[in-house]
Amino acid sequence: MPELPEVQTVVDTLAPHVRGAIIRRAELFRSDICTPATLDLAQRLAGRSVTDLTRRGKRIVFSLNDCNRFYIHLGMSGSLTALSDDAPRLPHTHLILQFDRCQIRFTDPRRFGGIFWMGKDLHCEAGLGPEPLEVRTPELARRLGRTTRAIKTALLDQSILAGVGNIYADEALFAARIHPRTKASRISAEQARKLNIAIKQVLRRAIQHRGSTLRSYRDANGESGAFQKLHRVYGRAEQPCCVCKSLIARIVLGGRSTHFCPKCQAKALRS
DNA sequence: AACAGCACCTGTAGGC
DNA sequence: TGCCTACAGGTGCTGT
Repeated sequence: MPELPEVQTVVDTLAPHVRGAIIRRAELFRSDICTPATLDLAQRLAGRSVTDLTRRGKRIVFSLNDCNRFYIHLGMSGSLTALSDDAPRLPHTHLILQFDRCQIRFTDPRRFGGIFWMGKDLHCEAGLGPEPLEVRTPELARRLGRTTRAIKTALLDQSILAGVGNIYADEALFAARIHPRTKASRISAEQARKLNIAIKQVLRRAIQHRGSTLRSYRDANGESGAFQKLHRVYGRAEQPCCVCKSLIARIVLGGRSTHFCPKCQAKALRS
């Protein structure tokens, strides 16, 4: 569920609770949520302090004072929430970190997310492309140019660009007026420039609005996002386009539901 | 090698 | 009420 803006919002709201704080106790309720599953995570965390909390792509990276690091991926349904010790424990709570002033709980009903131990050597970079908010157009164009897949599918590939998901891919392609089925390798230099601007604008605005809450997403303080109110195509199938009043279309691309305006994002012939 | 398709898992919403 | 189906913000494996 969470894409870059939601993950960034979780990091921003979680950081004040954990940066510099000591993990007094850790409880892992199912070992298969952790990679490697054989790791004694609770023992490794107890007594350590969190020196930094950062985001890379959709990964939430915890740095510890013993130089070990791990990251949490929220998958589709994961959440990281700061709660008081006596808050009732929700079903599907997989990890609790006990700090002096609160508990941090990782909850994930669908279990597509997980906890990944990196130790001192592994990097959270593995398999990830550049950050969408930082990538420059020539590099984006080069990366997209290497695949013949549909541009929408390519934008969801985290090794091409790390952090964009289904909502923001659709929103960025609308903003750049590019048909989602366009082959990535056929994106022109001008389209790549527009797309890069569109991705950055959409992500920045979404972060300003603290992400999109469609159903379960909440930040670390339990607050919803508001950007879903500003979606122009995602989830708006059969509703009028805000620009031209044509009806927004919904198709399935790469197994993911895809929304676009057939008129504003008219497909170039033979692309 | 690259790509499409599906599997992973649970919850929810809507139709009957 | 209850049963069934479709769908959900992600990723990784499989077979072609």
